[in-house]
This record gives sequence, C-alpha cells and structure tokens, in this order.
Amino acid sequence: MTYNEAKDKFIQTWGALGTTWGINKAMAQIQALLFISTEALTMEEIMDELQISRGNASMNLRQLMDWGIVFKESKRGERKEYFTTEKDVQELARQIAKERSRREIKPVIKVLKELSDIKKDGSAKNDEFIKQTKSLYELAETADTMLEKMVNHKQNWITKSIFKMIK
Amino acid sequence: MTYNEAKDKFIQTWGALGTTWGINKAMAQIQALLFISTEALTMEEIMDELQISRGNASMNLRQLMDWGIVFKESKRGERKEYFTTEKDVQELARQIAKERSRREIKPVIKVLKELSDIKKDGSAKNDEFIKQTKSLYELAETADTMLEKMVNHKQNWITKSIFKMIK
DNA sequence: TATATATTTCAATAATTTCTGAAACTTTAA
DNA sequence: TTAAAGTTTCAGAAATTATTGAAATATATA
Repeated sequence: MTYNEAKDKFIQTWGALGTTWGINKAMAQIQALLFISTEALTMEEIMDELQISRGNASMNLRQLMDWGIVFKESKRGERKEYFTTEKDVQELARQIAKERSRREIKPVIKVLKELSDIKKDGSAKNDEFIKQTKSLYELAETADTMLEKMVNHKQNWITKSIFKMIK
Repeated sequence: MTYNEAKDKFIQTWGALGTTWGINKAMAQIQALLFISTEALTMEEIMDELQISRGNASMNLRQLMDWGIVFKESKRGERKEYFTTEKDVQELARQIAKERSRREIKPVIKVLKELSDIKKDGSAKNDEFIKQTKSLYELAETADTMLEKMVNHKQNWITKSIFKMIK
C-alpha cells in the first residue's frame, strides 16, 4: 500500500466511523486529514484534498474549533489562516469525552433526575418507572463521573489505570 | 408532572439521545418504552404507544433483538408475540458496549493496524502518518480492551472500580 | 479610501436515512 | 386444507441531514 492509498483509506475510515457515532463525515475527515498532516493547512488545501465546498469546509472547521480539537494559526506575513488539530491522542480523547459529556450526557442526567423524582402513587407502573429511571440515572452519573476523572487527569491515565481498574 | 407526562418525556429524551449517538429514534424509543413497562408488550401496543407504523416497529424490534437487548416472549395459548427488554442497566450497558465494540471499534482497529504498518520511506509525511496512526491504534486497542474487561465482568463493576481506577 | 483576498452565512439543492403501508409470507387452529 | 391472525419485507414517500455556491461580510494592504 502506497502512502497515498493509506492516507485515503485512513480518511475514509475515520469519516465512516464518525458517521456511525453521530458525527458528520466531512467533520471527521477534516480532523483526520489534519491529524496526519505535518504542517497546518489552509482552507483551500482542505477543500482540495477532500473535494468539499468552501461553505462545507468553513462550517465544519468552525464546529471542530467549537469542540476544542482544531485550532487556527496565523503565519506572519500571510493573509490566510492555517488550521491544525490536537496531535496528542490522549488529549484528543479527553477533549472529545469532555464535550460529549457537557453537551449530551449531562443534560440527559438532569432530565433523568427530574423524572425519577415524580411522586409515588403506589401503582405498579409508577413504581417501575421510578425504579428504572433511577437506576439509569445512577449508571449515567457514575459513568459520567468516571469520564470526568479521565478528562481532568492530565497524564496518560489510560495505560496506567487499565489493569488497576478491574482487578 | 404526571406519570404520563414523565413517561412521554423519558421516551422523547431517550430517542433524542440515541439520535446524537447514531441510533435511530424509533429504535431508542421502543427500547425506552419496554424499559419502563411492567409487562411485555405486543407489536400492536408498541405501534400504538409510539404512533409508528407496523413496518417500522417490526424492523426496529428485529434490530434491537440483533443487538441482544430485546427479547421475544410467547405466552401459552396466545398467538401473538410479546417483547421485553433487558431490565438491568448494568447488563444493558454491557451488551451495548459489546456490540459497538464488535461492529464498529474492532474493524477500525484492524484497519489502523494495517495502516500503521506501511513501510517507512524516510519522508516526513510518511513518518508522521505512521506515528499518528500507530498512536491512534494503541489508544483504540487499550480502550477496547478496557471495554472488553467491563463486558466480561458480570458483577456491577462500575460502582466498584470507579474510585480504584484513577487513584 | 479603494481594492484584493479570505471567510462566513444561508437559501436552495442533494444525499441519506427513516418511515409507511400494503403485499407476501408464516404460523396456528379449526 | 382453508381461514384467520400475526409478522416481515420492501418499493416508494417523507423527513432529516449534509452540502453547495454565491452573496454578504470581514480583513489586510497599497
């Protein structure tokens, strides 16, 4: 496999993986491209490599920046902007975990708490509802707390704690 | 909030969460409905509760069964089938983790391994590609191994190991 | 200030995914 | 068998999501 074939396969694979996890293809592909690039790229270069439109590139770069995993760079004497991504996989994973927690998990936890707090009326279905939403709430809380610890832990936690985790 | 409002909100919230994680809304909602239900439901009841068509219900129930989180039950003397879901959240989480690993993570790990194995040619971009895909491969491997341990561990691992994990 | 360069926005369009409904199929029981 | 009840399949329709491209906006330089 040549470099270009490998590069292409990587970008395609990353885009497809993103899709199955609710992340739009272009967004995942832009990040993939930056991730293996030796230098920062311009929007023009990204559009060209991935064969996407200016608008698409612009919108997805903005989203990636909102996620905190892509950054703008200016080169002195140059008018246009250059883009890079977080290159450290641990940091990348942490940042993504942090954002997904903030955007998607935390709000759901809040709802689950509310819901499991409806008052008892003694009926079986009501009891079941409270029981089930409460246990879901507890699981989500625990999982999110774990994610949070991971997010706040700056050293490469994962390799260190894996065998400690389930003893 | 009345029981019915709460129930509705739960189903909606669960459907919406599914959507952001690449799971189709009806599928998530059917699972939610079964999860809080005191008894097994027929397809008819599911269609009626969620206002979805027969085809939709049938297809998504099949998928949920393929994921191993919804089961068919037959009641003696009754012709139609009844559906239930896994009621234990830990087991539910385990099963979902197991399937996502098998379907989505493992295949990507395989590709990453292949890609990080392309031969060196000394060029900077080639070196960078190998370095980056390799570190992604290693992260994915470690995370997946962790997931696997979780999956194979039958007791409520999460509450037990959380504080052990990051010390 | 005017001009060129670069970026963002957004309405229109395209692509993809989901859903419907009816026909085909299966199963049970009379 | 035949009929009735239940389920699956799938082509077409609907809904949702992603993408384009051009106008509007912003920014730097002469």
